Amino acid sequence: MEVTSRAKKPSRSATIVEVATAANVSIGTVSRYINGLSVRKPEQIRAAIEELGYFRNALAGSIRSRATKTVGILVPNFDEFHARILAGTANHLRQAGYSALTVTYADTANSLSEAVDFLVGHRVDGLIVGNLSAENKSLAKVFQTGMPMAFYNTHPDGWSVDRVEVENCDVTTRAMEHLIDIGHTHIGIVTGTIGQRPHDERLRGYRNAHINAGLPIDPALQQPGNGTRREGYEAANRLMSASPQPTAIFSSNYQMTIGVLQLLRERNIRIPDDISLISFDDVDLFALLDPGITVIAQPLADIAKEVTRVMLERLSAQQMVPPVSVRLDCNIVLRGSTRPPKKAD
Amino acid sequence: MEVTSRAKKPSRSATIVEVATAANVSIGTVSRYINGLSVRKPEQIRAAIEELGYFRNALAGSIRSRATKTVGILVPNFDEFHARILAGTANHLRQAGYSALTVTYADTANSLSEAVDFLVGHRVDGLIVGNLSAENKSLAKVFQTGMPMAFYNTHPDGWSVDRVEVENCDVTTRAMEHLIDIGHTHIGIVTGTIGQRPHDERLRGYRNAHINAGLPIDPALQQPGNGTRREGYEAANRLMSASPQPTAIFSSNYQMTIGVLQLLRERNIRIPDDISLISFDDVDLFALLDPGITVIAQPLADIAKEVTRVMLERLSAQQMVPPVSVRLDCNIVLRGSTRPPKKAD
DNA sequence: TTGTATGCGTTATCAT
DNA sequence: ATGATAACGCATACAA
Repeated sequence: MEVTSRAKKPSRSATIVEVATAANVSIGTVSRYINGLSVRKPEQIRAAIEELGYFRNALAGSIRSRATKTVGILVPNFDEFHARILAGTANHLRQAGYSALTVTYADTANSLSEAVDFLVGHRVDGLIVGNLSAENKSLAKVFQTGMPMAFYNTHPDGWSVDRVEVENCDVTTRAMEHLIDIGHTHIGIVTGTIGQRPHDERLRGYRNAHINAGLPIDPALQQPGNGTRREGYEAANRLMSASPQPTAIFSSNYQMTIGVLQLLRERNIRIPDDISLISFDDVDLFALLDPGITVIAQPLADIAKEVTRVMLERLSAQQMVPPVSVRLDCNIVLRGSTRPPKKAD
Repeated sequence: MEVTSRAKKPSRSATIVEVATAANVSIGTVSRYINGLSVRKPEQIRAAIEELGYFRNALAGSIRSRATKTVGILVPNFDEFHARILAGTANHLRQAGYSALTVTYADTANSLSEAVDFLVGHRVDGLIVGNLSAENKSLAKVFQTGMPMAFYNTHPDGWSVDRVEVENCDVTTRAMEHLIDIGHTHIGIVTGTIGQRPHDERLRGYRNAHINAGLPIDPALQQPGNGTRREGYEAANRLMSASPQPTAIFSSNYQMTIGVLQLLRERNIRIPDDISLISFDDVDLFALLDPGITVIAQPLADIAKEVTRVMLERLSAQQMVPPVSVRLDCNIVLRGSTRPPKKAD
């Protein structure tokens, strides 16, 4: 296409009225043409639209119709985890005729409120919220208005709301039992932020495995990593300074695992010879390392699919239906990072 | 906060009229309160808003004011590269009072047109476009209307438009010269999609290094990877089947590099003992591998900062100013993946 | 500083 | 299937 000229200043887009005039029909007819209904002279209208460079103003339309065909998505960031869920969700929404309006929020309550205000201000038809556990006043206000809402991964305590979550506890127990089965008795855990449901559950799974096996639970082997790479690094550092040293580490999410890997590498502690490692979350990285990291893999595509399905059903529900709760299983992917511990000297 | 009750059906949000009535003032006064202007009885209005659960309808406001204070961002996906630029851009925009409306597009022209229509339909004040080289009819139409636009990484040929790009060619040449300096004479390249400006430039940089050094350019050592992980894998496979085999590989983006790493691992070809590797783009992964991968690192934070700055200046420009073109330098980060080639047997 | 009236571009309604 | 017109919720200009 030739791009020959360009308006010097942003020009006001043509309106439906101008299109109607140019096409010699009424605005009602143009409106119906735009919305795919049958009209008598489509070609005239099409030509007028083309000629005038008309772009429908979705804002104006939504004001009147009270529907934006848009779902707001609220995520803390665009990391690998959320990125993949976002991609799936946006895709499924589109196929159902909805668009996704994605906003990220920082740690502060204020940032979250602003994000919520933005989405509600733009009159999204529904709201999908990822990884949010803490209450928030704005969000609670929106919730009370009856806004269709779906959470994935975690949701505020006591809210009766649609949600899609993975089973964290049992799968962690099974992963720990794998370590115990091959001889580990000193297993360290790098925990996420305690108080966040998924991380509480993962810690509980870790403990359950110890209880089931009759192993003691050593507080020195439970180090908080707060979900970040940096704190994962420091938690690993503390773990490797504990006495007796753990012969295996379980890291509760992939960001912290990256920190753990960094620490182990700096201290020249080799996997799996010197220590075994299991991580929650599977990312490309872990399969490519040598050895590959054994992981508990969340079904990201399924989370995206389910949370979208739940939202779409909520949006199309004619009457009140009780909130649905979907629980998905994780897979344990065995790679080379776990091995029986070295014999004590 | 207690979440005691919830509306059974999505309830229409209160309007500014209802707030005005409840607060015993006029809508004009409420409007000014909302927009931060001084009013006589702010507390009454605040209380009414709180009481009614009022959320300002940004759609209605924008329709009238013809400004959304929103910038559309168009990216192909949420991969690490774009994710980090998005995070920075959204942040800088927010500080300037703008919101980001992010949309992804698939490979098809149709998908891109839909994304453009969505953004323009929502009357974004400006448009930031990432990694787009091919022309697109919808985008060209929008461009001609004078919509403020800024591209990063690449832009359609012949468009006189704001852009932020990195220097691809010379830095690639320098990276190749590093390989040549330590003795490599058979260097393979996994190219991105030819025809895309950055990838054309990287290939040219690769060739220039050969020309400068008086080395032959072997077509068998240039394999297309099309920017994807899978094709990077296959390109590496072809390279390692070439005769003579390359002693070093340059991979033109990180997705393809992951494919290359996978292939090398499967064929048990060790880095750097059996082959040296340099990748364009730096991601966490590459620093954590053993050995770390030597990379050409794009200044992601700077790209985000500059493209936002350029956009904001364009938005605030009172009159026509000529398009600006920003060119940023990349850094070569030497890690352990490059070493002199093994002596031929 | 306040209230009133008008305009924004679209969809919904209803009579034709 | 079409045209005319009300309605949507807010910002803005203007008069007070």
